[in-house]
Amino acid sequence: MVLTKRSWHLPLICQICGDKARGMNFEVMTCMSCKAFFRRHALQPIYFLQCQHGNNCEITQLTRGNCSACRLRKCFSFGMNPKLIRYKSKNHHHHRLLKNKNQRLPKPPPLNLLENDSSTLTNIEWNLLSNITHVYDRENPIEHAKYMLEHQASLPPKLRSKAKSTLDIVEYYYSTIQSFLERVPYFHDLSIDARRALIQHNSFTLGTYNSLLLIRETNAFDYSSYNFGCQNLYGYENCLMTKKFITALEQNRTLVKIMLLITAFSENCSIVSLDYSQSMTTMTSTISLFHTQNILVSMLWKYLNYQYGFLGAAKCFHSFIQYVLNLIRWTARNPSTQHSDMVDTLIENTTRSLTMHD
Amino acid sequence: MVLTKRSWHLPLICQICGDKARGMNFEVMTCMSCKAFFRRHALQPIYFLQCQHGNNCEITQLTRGNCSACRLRKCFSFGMNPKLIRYKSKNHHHHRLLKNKNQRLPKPPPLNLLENDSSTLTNIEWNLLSNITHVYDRENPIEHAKYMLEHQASLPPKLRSKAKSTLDIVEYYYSTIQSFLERVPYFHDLSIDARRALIQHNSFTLGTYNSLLLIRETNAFDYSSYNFGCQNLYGYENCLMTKKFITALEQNRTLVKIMLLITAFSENCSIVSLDYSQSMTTMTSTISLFHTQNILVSMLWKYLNYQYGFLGAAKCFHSFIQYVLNLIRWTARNPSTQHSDMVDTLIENTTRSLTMHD
DNA sequence: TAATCAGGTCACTAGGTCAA
DNA sequence: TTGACCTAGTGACCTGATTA
Ligand SMILES: [Zn+2]
Ligand SMILES: [Zn+2]
Ligand SMILES: [Zn+2]
Ligand SMILES: [Zn+2]
Repeated sequence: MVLTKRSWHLPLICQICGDKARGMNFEVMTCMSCKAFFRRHALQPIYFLQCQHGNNCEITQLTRGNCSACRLRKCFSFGMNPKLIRYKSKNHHHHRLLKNKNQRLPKPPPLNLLENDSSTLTNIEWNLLSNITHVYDRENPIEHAKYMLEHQASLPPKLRSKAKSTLDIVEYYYSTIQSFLERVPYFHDLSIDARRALIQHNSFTLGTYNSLLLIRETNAFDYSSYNFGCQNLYGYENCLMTKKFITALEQNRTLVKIMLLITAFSENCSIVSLDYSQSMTTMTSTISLFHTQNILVSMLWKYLNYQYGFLGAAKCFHSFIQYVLNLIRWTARNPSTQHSDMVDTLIENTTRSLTMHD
Repeated sequence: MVLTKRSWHLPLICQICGDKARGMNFEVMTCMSCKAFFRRHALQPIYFLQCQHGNNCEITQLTRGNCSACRLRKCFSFGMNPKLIRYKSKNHHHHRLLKNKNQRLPKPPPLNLLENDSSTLTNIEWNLLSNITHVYDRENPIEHAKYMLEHQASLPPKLRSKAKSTLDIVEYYYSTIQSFLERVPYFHDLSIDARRALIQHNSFTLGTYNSLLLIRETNAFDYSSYNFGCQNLYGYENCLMTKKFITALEQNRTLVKIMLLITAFSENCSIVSLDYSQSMTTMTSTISLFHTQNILVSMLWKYLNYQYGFLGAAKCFHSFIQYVLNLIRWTARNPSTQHSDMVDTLIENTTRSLTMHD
């Protein structure tokens, strides 16, 4: 293992809970219990575990048993790698997950929203908000994207200037959406058909939206390799437009993540169309798309209200809708064959992956 | 070493998992871990390693630990040579396995008998014949299939009666064809296009043909679990037809293997059509399909002549053609969606695998 | 004598187990 | 569900035989 050497330098202390550690587990120095814990829970959708205390529980040797949600979040944030979990005993594992799902699904009722104070976020909504951002950050997409940019910049000129090296990064931007949707609350409550429809209709816009966030957060255009790569791939005009979109992108990252999710749950990316009636017939999920949208938009509105006051919220909400509409219009123009081929393949894969295991 | 030169041209990338390689190991460019893996497992009977996920696991640096069965299969399919393993090890484990294997699979071909008769098989043809049968037996498909049947029978009733448990076995019957073609003489001399065309057109018939052989040799229908599984999967009528086909199947196993190969090299499974001219244009291989077919049919004919005399050979050859034609007609009816889905996936994989590495 | 490629070695870490 | 303990498989590194 490459990491063997690193383990020599590290103290034998669990990075997660501070207990005594005996070695690296899933790429992080952890104790036996955190290792087992991660193995058991990392592949479950994160919303199976809900924190009851505000998503910032301290995790120590003594308290690690108190909140699984925060423990798992800490595992991920320290870089424990779920890809190293092998899928051996398929049947038992999957069966158990399925059971868990059925048991837990009715349990967290996120719908008691408009209870007492209709203008502020309920505890449940705070949790939802927190979950969404954590799911997005789960695999550290920003760090990963930075790494890829560094990697590209370090390639020999021949390889660096290949379209593929840029396309790989863009593909990663888009693929992040899949792992986001995989674990985000509500998505798996939709029917398979609904999921498929959403992925097929919204992936292009969603991926672009997400790309804009990641490009901004990683300052991707400061890497000349990426900058020139994009100009070759998409043309100068499109790059300019991308930069304009980035300038106009909402500054608050948390907000962008919520908006990503709302966009994901929008019918054909047309959240302004209020006519859900016709398409509702095709949705057979128990928790309907419409309902989910309502929950999310309520949460967003309250959050905006809380952050910026009524007028600021209204303004922000308005510009969010404007932004998405502009994005849809722009992405509809399909700048590059290579790009749309890549996205098409990705959409296929995502569809397969997110409409399968149930 | 003769192979040293080859290693100069090859990139230092493991052919099995894509990890960094440092040289040739067992005649293939592999990493350290795949080398060690092959040394440890190649001499075991293959049924010691069971794939849990359909015998087509992807093997990468990250996933190579997930499925030993598929990893080993990939090692063999890329030509890693178990004969280069010297068993100096004191490890009695390996010794025992080796003995078992030698007992089970008498290696010296029993065919080097009658040589100097001009109207019968030449030395080269005897070797070819011997090669074909040994390639077929290479991974002990019959033993493996028996093992899978035993395994199914030993499952708890709930799992045993699942369609999947039967489909897994049938899938194995079909998948054997891939490893057969992978190593059989002449196949890799064809152009990639020719290979692709053959796989796409002939796999359904070939797989069925092979299934019939394996079902007979393993007495699969004597396992009630398999018997009922098939009736559920394909219906009573189709099972009855399968049994009829098995009754009519050529008794001589060696003959069936040759016929399998001839079928594999037939254009769209139509060996009776003598009009190769039109399709020849698409075949760009140096050794043409037509030529290969000629060699194989000559060999078959001589072998039949040698075994059964002229009249017997004629009769047998005729019934072989009849048999394949009936098979084609029957398999064209697509008994079950699950089945054809499974085969389609398999054909995809086989195509990818057999048209890639050259 | 260096390069290559066999086998050997053992720290490491995955999954499994079972009592609590 | 947890976590202490176990075991088997893995792979980075080593050794030695063979060869050009
Ligand atoms: Zn710990
Ligand atoms: Zn918590
Ligand atoms: Zn490898
Ligand atoms: Zn496998």
